[in-house]
Amino acid sequence: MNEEIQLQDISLEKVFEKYELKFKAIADKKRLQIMNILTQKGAMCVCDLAPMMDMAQSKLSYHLKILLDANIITKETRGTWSYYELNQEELNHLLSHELCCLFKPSSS
Amino acid sequence: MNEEIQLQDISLEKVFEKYELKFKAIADKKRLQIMNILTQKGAMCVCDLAPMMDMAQSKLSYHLKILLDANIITKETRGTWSYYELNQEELNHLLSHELCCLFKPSSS
DNA sequence: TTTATAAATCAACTTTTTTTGATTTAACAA
DNA sequence: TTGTTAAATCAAAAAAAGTTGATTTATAAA
Repeated sequence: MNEEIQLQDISLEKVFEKYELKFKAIADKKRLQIMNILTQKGAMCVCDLAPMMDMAQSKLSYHLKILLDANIITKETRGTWSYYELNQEELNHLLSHELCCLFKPSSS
Repeated sequence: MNEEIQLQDISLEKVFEKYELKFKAIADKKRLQIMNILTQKGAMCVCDLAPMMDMAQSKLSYHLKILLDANIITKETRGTWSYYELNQEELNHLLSHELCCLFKPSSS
């Protein structure tokens, strides 16, 4: 096995790890529900999302962090509030056009 | 809350569960690697895939079952051998066009 | 200051997923 | 039959992910 092929394998490995992270983030029905709500409502803060999800704040923060770390959503803090929003561009790179209406804003 | 909205919520819940299953199946770097190999090689039996993946047979069967249960791959048994192949149609419904070359056969 | 609210983080616990090695099932050939 | 190979399944152990309630951090208002 020559160096070129080894380098290819190493970068492919990293590609797999990258998509593992992203697919893991969206591979949860609670997080898919969060994405669905953000699709409809746009940016939302944790305090407004928590009652809609019927979920404790710490638990919601946990799930939002996973989506944030995978770059599926973005965060903007204003004062005491943190507003989370879908990352449309990322989702377009990841999901089929058919999943658009479910998990991606209709404008995209 | 009227019945119509409740019914919508129930079916949405089922949609989320459906995609949870599918995304969980592809949310693993080993399984992504299997998909990548099947992308390049077409149908393969477990005995040929095992050495390529450097993975024990029982472990490989476990991962193949998860992909099969999510309808990401299909199985065709001929004699003692089982041949696994990517389910192109399913992947087209799921993944973006950009992930084509990585995890979907080039013909699609 | 003090108080209140929003959100992140933490540690302990629970649940789910993955790994491992052995066993079983099934098809085929000698 | 008997032996061989392919692949699925099983139970136990290990690892990873998710939940819970409490605490901490940070901003803003009284």
